[in-house]
Amino acid sequence: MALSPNSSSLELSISLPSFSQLSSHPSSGEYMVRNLDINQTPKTEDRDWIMIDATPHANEEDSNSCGRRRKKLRLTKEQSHLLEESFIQNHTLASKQKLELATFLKLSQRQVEVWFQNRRARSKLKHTEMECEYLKRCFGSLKEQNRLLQKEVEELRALKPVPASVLTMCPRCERATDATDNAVNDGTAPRSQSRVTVSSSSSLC
DNA sequence: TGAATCTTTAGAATTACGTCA
DNA sequence: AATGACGTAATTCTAAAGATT
Repeated sequence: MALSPNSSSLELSISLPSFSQLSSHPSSGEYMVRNLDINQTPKTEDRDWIMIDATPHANEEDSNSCGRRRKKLRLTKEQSHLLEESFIQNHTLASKQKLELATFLKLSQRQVEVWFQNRRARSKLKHTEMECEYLKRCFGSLKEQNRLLQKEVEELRALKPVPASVLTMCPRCERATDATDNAVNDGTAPRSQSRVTVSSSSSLC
């Protein structure tokens, strides 16, 4: 499929695959190709496929009566680019915009609609994946923080009991306390301030 | 090395169902 | 309440690319 460069509108042409490349219907032995005049907006919204019977003596009636396979459309780079540009501007299309875009791209409105639906889905999936990665990193970081804090707790627990000489009298409540309890039990101090060494002697409750 | 076959992936299309005017 | 337009989510299916034999 190619786009003619010197055209104001999109002119698409398609090259016929060699006969051996045509996909055969698994049950009927028929071959399918798309209606080659793809410059025409499809008359029916969804299924504008014609069947070509590959069996030597089959007649036309038979070739059109059996089950149809859908043929996958491949958008050209230009079509994809334009759709992408539209998507960046707006993730949903008003009917008028859809019609205009479909006409310009020589696609059916349904195809444009489906493209936007799928594009929104891909966008959401990508966002979810990024969010997932971010949360994974947060989890890793918190896990490491937790490990360090656990280690610190173990170290503090392993310390000998605080001697009376290290204890200070709190001038406000007038009870003996050691520095490690102050900030933590108070609840007013930020977390970083609670990490005070045991030997600190100038603290309040 | 090239051809045949199998596997994987991207994305177009379909289906089912929900919401809203 | 019924209906049609439009959305999302899940799934199907095809073409193409890559891997394997």
